[in-house]
Amino acid sequence: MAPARTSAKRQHVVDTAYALFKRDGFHATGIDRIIAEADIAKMTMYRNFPSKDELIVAVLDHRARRFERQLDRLATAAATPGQKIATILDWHERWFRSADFHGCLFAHALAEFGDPAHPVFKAVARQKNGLRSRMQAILEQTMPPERAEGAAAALLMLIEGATLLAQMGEADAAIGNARKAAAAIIAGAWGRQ
Amino acid sequence: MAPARTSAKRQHVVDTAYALFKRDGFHATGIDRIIAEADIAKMTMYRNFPSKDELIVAVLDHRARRFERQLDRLATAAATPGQKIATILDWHERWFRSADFHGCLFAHALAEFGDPAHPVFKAVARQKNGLRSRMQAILEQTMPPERAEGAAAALLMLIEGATLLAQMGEADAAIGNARKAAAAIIAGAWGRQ
DNA sequence: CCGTGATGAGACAGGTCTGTCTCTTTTCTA
DNA sequence: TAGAAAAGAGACAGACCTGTCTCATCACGG
Repeated sequence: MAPARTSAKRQHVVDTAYALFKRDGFHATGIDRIIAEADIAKMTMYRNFPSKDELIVAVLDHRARRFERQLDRLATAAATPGQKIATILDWHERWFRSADFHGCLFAHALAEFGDPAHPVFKAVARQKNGLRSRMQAILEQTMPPERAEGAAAALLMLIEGATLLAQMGEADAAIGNARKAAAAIIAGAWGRQ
Repeated sequence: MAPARTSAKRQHVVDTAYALFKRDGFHATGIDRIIAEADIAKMTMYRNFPSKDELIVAVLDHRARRFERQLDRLATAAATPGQKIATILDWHERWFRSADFHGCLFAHALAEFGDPAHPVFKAVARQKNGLRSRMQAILEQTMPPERAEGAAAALLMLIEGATLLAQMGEADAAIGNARKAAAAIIAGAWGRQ
């Protein structure tokens, strides 16, 4: 049988690598650590992923899909656009307070792979633009597209900054003030376009 | 003579390491690369800095001091609190558009050194809290302290997010929308405390 | 039941990492 | 100008890095 694009072993490697990358970073986590933790042979890893870089991209893409699925599910329960944005902040609040929160893996990837041509950089851009597009689509239900575009960018910046503050140990203040600032951004007091 | 705490050689190492850390990251930049680029002997480096970690902290602290000095200078030219906040955004706009902008070195350090007990982590927290305190002090001239605290946190999050977006190649949109959102946050539409 | 593909186990190459050590040379100052 | 401090040069240790290779073993489907 041709190697399935998503086998159980492959997924196990992704999950293990995710936990290690999240805790220790990308360059600081060696292949040997990953295969030891996953309890697999080195060749099993290299047969599924041609290189460490491609494993990193696979981990990021997997987390991005999971994130999108979770937001999709939360959004269905929300009625108004304002509530939909609130569910996104709810998601982040729970995340900030989760036991092994270590900041945003995508932001960390950007820090370690700053070359815009690098596949890891592109994977990060995909995820961030996905979240911005999602919020922009929500906001366009209550405001003109040009304003929605700017507000979505502002909300994305706010969320990214809140994640950084949360990693610095101020999860409560970060999410509380982010909620208030988000309300200010959406509700108006927005200068002429 | 006892080794000066700030010799010319030492500063040269800090400057060279800064350029390399900024471009390639901390773990990805080896000591050998630093001493080759700085054109110094390895022992000169290790006589000034007991370890790579302490060099990183020295680089971060040096940049933080430089940042504070530049903001101090800009603030003197600004009359009102609103203008003082604007000069901080001006500084970031110029930074985003500078030739070798690679994102925030402090955010990158946080990504690679996520342990709150690590000296590098603490150096990052110092810098971010310094910027927040600066903005809070400015805002307290126009609003009650509790509101100034929340608004300063919101502005800090906005700036951090704008820096991340700028690194993703959207410097113009980031700074423009950050300015508008900052105005919305300061001007009001701020929920009951 | 047999063969084919996935996996395990581990040696191996070639390089890089941080940090230490020694010895020589330069530089500065008293 | 003599002596001390600083710096250069580079070998060295011991560990770790990514990625390749070989060979034995296992599972499973025709």
